[in-house]
Parts: sequence; structure tokens; C-alpha cells
Amino acid sequence: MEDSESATDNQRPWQSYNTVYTNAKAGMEGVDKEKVQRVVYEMSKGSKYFENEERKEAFIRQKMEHMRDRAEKLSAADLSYYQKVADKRILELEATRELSRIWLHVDMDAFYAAVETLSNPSLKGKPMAVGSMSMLSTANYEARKFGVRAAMPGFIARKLCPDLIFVPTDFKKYTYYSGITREVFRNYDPNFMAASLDEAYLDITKVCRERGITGGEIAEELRSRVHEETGLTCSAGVAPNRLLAKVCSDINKPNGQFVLPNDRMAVMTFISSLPIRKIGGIGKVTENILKAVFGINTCEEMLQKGSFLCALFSRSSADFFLSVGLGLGGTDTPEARFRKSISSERTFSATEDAALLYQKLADIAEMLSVDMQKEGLSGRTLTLKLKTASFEVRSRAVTLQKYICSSDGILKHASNLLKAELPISLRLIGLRVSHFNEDKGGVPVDPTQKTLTKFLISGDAPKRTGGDQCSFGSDLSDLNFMNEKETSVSLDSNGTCHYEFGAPFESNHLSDIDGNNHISYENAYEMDKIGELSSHKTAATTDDTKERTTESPKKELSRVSEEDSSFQREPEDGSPDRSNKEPSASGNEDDYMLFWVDDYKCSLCGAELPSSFIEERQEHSDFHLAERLQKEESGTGSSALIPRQRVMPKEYVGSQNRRKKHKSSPAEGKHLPIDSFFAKKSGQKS
DNA sequence: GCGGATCAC
DNA sequence: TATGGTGATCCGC
Repeated sequence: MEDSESATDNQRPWQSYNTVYTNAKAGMEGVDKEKVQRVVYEMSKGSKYFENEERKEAFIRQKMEHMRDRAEKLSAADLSYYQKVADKRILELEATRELSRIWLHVDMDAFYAAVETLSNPSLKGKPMAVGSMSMLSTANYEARKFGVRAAMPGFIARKLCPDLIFVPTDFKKYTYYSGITREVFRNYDPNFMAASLDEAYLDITKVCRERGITGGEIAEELRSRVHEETGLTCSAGVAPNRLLAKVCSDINKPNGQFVLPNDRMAVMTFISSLPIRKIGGIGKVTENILKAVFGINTCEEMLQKGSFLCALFSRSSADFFLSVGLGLGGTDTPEARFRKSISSERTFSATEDAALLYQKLADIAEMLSVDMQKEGLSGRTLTLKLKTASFEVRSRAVTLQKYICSSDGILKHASNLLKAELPISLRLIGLRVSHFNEDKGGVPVDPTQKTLTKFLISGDAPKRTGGDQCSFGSDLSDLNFMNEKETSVSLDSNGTCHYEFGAPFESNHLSDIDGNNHISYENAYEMDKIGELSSHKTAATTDDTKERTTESPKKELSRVSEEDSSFQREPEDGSPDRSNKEPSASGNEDDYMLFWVDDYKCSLCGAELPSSFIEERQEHSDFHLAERLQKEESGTGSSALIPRQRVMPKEYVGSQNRRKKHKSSPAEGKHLPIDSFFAKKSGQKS
């Protein structure tokens, strides 16, 4: 460590503690950032969390050093070459500029907090945050004046604002109000893209043309309609693409809007002074690196430093950075995509008690399995996520021959992954399943998308019927309208499917900012396309020649025929009384259902092992597993009932039905769970 | 295919 | 006392 740095650290140690909490954000204008920084530091100092943050910080600094070295080592010839690469790429990107569409981004103001204030008006005007002592989801504007904000631990927030009122999260409320806003959005773009419960992108090109009014007028109208329907305010941005619209919606927040005209000059002027951190996809780390290594602060400087970016980043990263500099990003209406993974994770007080950890794992497996069954998913890659007591995050994955979705199937493999990590002290366990049954490498299942309705209603959608373990025993009506995880697809009363897009303009191109990243832009280029520049190839290979292999981007994904992977064939008993279950007859992987009857007797062979005999139980379970695998090898296994396609999650249908009920008359639906807060809303005065 | 990281909400 | 959960993507291996 440099002496100069420690010197400043000694005087103002908090200055070196990098948090996201002082980043410019709506409602944070008058905040004493120095004070916030100091309080956050004081509250964090010495904690395990803090120490881990310091480790990460040090690692990032190292990466930045490495990148700086590489930048300095670029010769004049290199730079001249990469300048040409950048210029060429900028021209190509410029050619894709599209100014014919008008996009609107709506963002509800302090959404969760605003909803809570609706249902409890006494909160009005008081500093309030939604969340717990551990973590806040959001804070209202009164609280933001104190530096309190989303993703901040509650105990720190309380230090910043001793009078802060804490309100627990209630996703049912937020989902309900989100639904109302979406009804409004639909009037302007039936295919709008929901980005989350409180954000959406609307292509208002058509509605502007049809009504002969401007995007700004549409925004005004939409916002007042949202307010009329919900009593909530929102902000809007109007721009030629989604990336810019998102930036614009933040400018006059709360309860305001900003219009960027569809004019190239206007866009370039707008972008020129824009801090890069305003751009979606550029987070704390990327911002730091671009600033520290390349001196890039504004989007305009992305273009000025184009040669460096092309020299030191992958092509996709450099392309993203350059397009940011040009103010490009997201003008099409992408097809709805299906989720690629599903996961469940929980934080708990750190423990190294293997029995306890195993119990946590079993709980997670159960939760995940339930979620998967709700959506009719099964997958063959299982990833175990661990966070140690010292906040280090690890993951361990296996990819199986067969698709799993049952709690026991998941737990079986998860236990093996966890076992390999023992002994260990953990504060979080998570499980994720990916590689879904009909996963076709990210290609949308139904290219005609938009109206998945037809797909659903016409009966083309594979239906979950009895005989499939993945079918949940419950009736549609048992499903919540939406669980608290913010299910990513909703179906409206018109049957239009709205996918909640994670990346509305571009994907994250940033994770390659990594000290180990030796791939340069040039490597990713097909040299023949550069033509005359290719003579300079040698200069470009200053380091890492091993990386220069120009491998075909297309990898032949040899897939095992889906027909031969066995799948549930027994009706899921789902009943708690598992002791009646046969020790399985067929070779299905998920038949391997070992559990401890009355918590001590093996369900498969009757052997007795008390629950404290963790290791012994695991070995016992392994024994049965080996036995089973042997059977399968010998070919006894598998008649298969395989879902040919990802089934339409029942929840979609469920939300459709419920939505209709809501629509007719909110007051009459007393049977709906949503009513609990509805009643509260009108009845609760203080 | 795996593991580490970043990012958004 | 106390720093979340879900999903996506990218990259190097």
C-alpha cells in the first residue's frame, strides 16, 4: 500500500470505503455525502462484511493496476491500429442508428414506500423505509434526505435517521398496484415490456402517430392516468431508444418527465456530458475502472477513448461502450424470452453445524422444488451457492444426465455438493436449477411470441396432468396471484404475455473487466472484415498470443435426445405421509426417495439412524444411491414421460383468471387474498 | 460445463 | 445484533 494513501486513510478513513450509497440518485441532492459516508463506515468498520468488502476492493484495485499496465504498454503502432478498429466500429454502429421509434420509460416513484403510504396515510410526510433492520427495499423521499436509500441495511439507516419508520415488505400490495399501472400502460402499448413491478418500457410510436400528439403529451397523459387509477406518482422518460428513455425518466424524478427528441444532434448533445454511471449496465465497478484507468467520466469520452477500449476489452464490451458513447441502445421489440434458471436462497445466522446446514439445504431444496412445480420446470444443472461466515461467495455445480424437479432429487445432488465443502461455516445457502428441459440455447420457444395466448388457449400448450410429478397437486386457485419473487411473466386479460426483461437495451457486457482477461478486441474480430488493417496484425499480438485462436463462434451443441431422459412418471404424492410410498420400482432418478421415517428409520430399507448421525446418514444415503445407479446402468430404469416443451406455468393461467376478477370489481372479490390489504386501505385510518 | 463477478431491481 | 433475493450475462478456463 502506498504511504500517501494510508496517510489520507488515517485522517478520513471513511473516504476509502467505497459504497454505492453516495451515488447520485433522485431525492439525494441535498444530502451531506461526507456524513453518510462516515456513518456507513463507522457502522460497518470491523465487521465481517466490511472486511470482505475490503478484500473485494483490493482485488478490483489489482485488476485496475493490471489493466493500466496493459494500457501503458500499448505502442504507438498498437494505438494507431486500435484507433482504426474503433473508428470502423463506430461507423458500423452509427449505421444502425434508428430514430423512427419513440420509447417511453415509466418508473414509479419510491414505489413500495408510496404504496405503503397509500394504505397507511399517517406515514405521509414522515421519513419511512420499506424493509428490515438488515436490508431496505426502498425509502421515501423524506428519508432520502437523510441519505437513507434502497439496499442499505436498516440499522445503518436508523443511525442516519433516528426517526425512520420501518415498514415490512408486502409484495401482494405492490403486485396489486403494479397490476393497475400495467392496465394503464397497456392502453398505450399492448406489448409493453415490464422491467419490474414498478418499471416498464413502452413503444409509443404508434399511439403518437395515430393520435397526432407528441411523446411528451403521451407521457403527461399516461402519468396522470396512473395517478388517477392508483394515487401514485411516476416519472417518465421519452427518447428514441430504451437506454436513453431510462436515463431520461430519472432526470425529473419524482413526478416529472423528460423528453429527448428523435434527433441525432439532440441525442449527441445529451449524451456528451452524461456521467457514465447513469447508463444502465454500468455499475460501481465498471465506473471505477473506466474512470481510474482511462479517465472516462462522461459518455462522450467513451468515443474519445475508443482505441483503448477496443484494445483492452472484449468485442462485446467495447461495442457496448462505444454504443453508449453514440447514445444507441434498444429500439426493437425483442421477443419474450423464457427464464433460463430458477433459484432459491436464504441467509441465516452463520453456523458450521453440519446437521443444521443440512436442514437448511433441505428447506431450500423444498422451496425450490415447489417453485419449479408451480411453473412446471425441470432442469439438469444444479448449482449450490454458499456464502461463508466471512461473506465469501462460492458456487458448485453439477450437470446431470436426467432432469430433476422434485425436492428429493434436488436435495440428493445438493447434499453431495455441500458435503464436499464441509466443514464450513455458512451464512447463506442457495440452489439454482438451469438447463431446462426444452432449453434450446436461449432461442425463444415460440417465435411468434407476443400472444402466447393462442399458444395457451388453443391447447397447444402441453398441459400438466396427473402422472407427472411436476404437476402440483393444487388447483389454480390455490396459487397466489404472484408470489413475492416477482414472477417474471404475467398474462393480462387480453391474454398478452408480458415478459419482464432483465436487460431492456443491452446485456451486461461488463463482467469481463477482470484482471485475468487477456482477450483483446482484436482477438474477437474476424480479421478479414478489417481488410487493409490486417497488415497490422503483428502489432496487435503484443501479448497473449495464445488467445488469438479464431475459433468458430458456433459450437455444435450435441444434445442428448430428450426422449431418452427419463422423467417423473408417478403421480406426485405431495402428501406429507410419505411413509406409504413404495420404495420405488422403476428406474427413475427421482424415485430415489430416501427419507427418515419418524426421523430415524430409512424409508428404503428400514435401517435405523438417529438424526444426529449426519455422516452415517449421508453414507447410508450414498449406499442407496449407488445401488440405484447400478440398477439404472443395468437398464432396469426408465419409462419416460417427458414434457416435450416447457409447459405454460399454471401461474400464468392463474393470473389471467385473477386479473379478470380484479378487473370486474375489486370490491366484490372478497375471497381474493388481495382483499386483505384492500380492506385495510379503506378501513385503516391510522 | 464450471466458477467467479457484475449488474439491475 | 444486524449487510437480501432472483435472474441474467460474460469470461477464462
